[in-house]
Amino acid sequence: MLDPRLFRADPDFIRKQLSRRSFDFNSRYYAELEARRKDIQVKTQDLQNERNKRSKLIGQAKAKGEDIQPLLDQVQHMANQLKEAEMELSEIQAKMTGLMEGIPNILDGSVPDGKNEEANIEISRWGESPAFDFEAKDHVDLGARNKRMDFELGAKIAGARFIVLNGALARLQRALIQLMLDTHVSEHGYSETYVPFLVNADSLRGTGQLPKFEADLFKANEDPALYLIPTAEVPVTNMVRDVIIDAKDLPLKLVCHSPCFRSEAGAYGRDMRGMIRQHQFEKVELVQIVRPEESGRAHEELTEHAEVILKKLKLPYRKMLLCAGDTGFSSSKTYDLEVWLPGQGAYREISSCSNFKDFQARRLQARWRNPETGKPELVHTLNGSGLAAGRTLIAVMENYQDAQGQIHIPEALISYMGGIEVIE
RNA sequence: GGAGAGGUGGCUGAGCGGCCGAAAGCGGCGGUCUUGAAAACCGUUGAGGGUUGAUCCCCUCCCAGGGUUCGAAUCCCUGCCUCUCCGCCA
Repeated sequence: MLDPRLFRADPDFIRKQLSRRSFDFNSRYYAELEARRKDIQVKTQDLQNERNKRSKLIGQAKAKGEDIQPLLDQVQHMANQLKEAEMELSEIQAKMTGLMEGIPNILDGSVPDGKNEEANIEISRWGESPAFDFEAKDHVDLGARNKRMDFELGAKIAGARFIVLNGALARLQRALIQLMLDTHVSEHGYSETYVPFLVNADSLRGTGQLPKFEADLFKANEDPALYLIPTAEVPVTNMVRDVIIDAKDLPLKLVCHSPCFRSEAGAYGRDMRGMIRQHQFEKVELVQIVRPEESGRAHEELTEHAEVILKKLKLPYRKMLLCAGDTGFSSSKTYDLEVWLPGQGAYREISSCSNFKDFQARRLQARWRNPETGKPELVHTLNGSGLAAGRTLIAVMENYQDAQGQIHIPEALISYMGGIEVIE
């Protein structure tokens, strides 16, 4: 959510900023609501004040043993008037909250213009794509051997976009997760955390998935509403919801491995081959809660932490700065890391690292006590995949294949694989 | 799943339906004292919002949502959460 004070101070600035995302902000409608809100709020508070005063008088009169009937008569009719005003106020407040919750974050000044991923900017490129003297297979063909990667079985048990991994491939995915967690904990200073994989609506509203993107989620329960997490970002970031954090506890750096569940509504027919786009996948997520002035630097740092994993695995990748049209709803600035997939002959997203600034924090009421002002102020939140394990598995398979279709285990993983060096 | 107890400020913990945003203690902050620290003493110390140039002032918040009442932390209903006992379990 954006700062309501900014709306009042400079609605035109907001309209202009949001138009970069092709988001049409109706500043006239907003101003209308705001004017009415002000009016009704003042009226309501006046009535409340009046009621409080008179009620106190009744109390005092009663204590002195005076006749309170005349006073009661005066107040009687106020009740309805007040109730009406209160209802009107809460109605308009709900309307405004609804409007505000549907407005995306303002983009960082460094985010380039552009409508879609074609306008994203390549920041850097790392590693050499492997030079095969044979035709590179994709992970589907590579995984078919011994049914280590079984799409039919996944479909039978659950449906399309589900997969079963067997034997060495299942272990390889686990090894990747271990490597990631260990690296972020021991080398990058994150503390590991384990969280619920089902979350309530408040949590999803806090990080921005609700109310606008309910269709992307799997709802697991009605009353109370529970949803499968689309990313560990949701439970982990919500750890600081409604919390005033001690300045000495910042920055908070958390790493969490979790399964992620996405309905992929609106992705019908896209990436149907292989395990690029699944309803369920494993991911290691990095989350940072920082002082506002730190978030720019933290964003660079967090992205580098994700890059370290790719470097350890010697997987070629490039770092992209997303353009205005491709940057997510809650994010102010996002870097995507795209790994090279020889089987597809393309770079594909394997990590997305975002700075949300105070957008999530305002929804979450996640604050810290600024020692300089002594007041609670909003923190900044960031997160990024470090990395998506399923897609990393694919990348390892495709980049480390040989002419026979065997997978060679990257050096960094051999100890996690119990010494196995090749998946035959 | 069954039975009971309870949810109050950073924490502990009081609170006859009216003068309670809330006693007291602890903690925090500021000060006195001290070479410094501790102790002691004095003062101060919740959040959000409205209005204002800024104060003043006003409103809301004692788990959440409804209700009763002129007036609710206090009474009633519903929900959520926590604790204890029994059952069942990983």
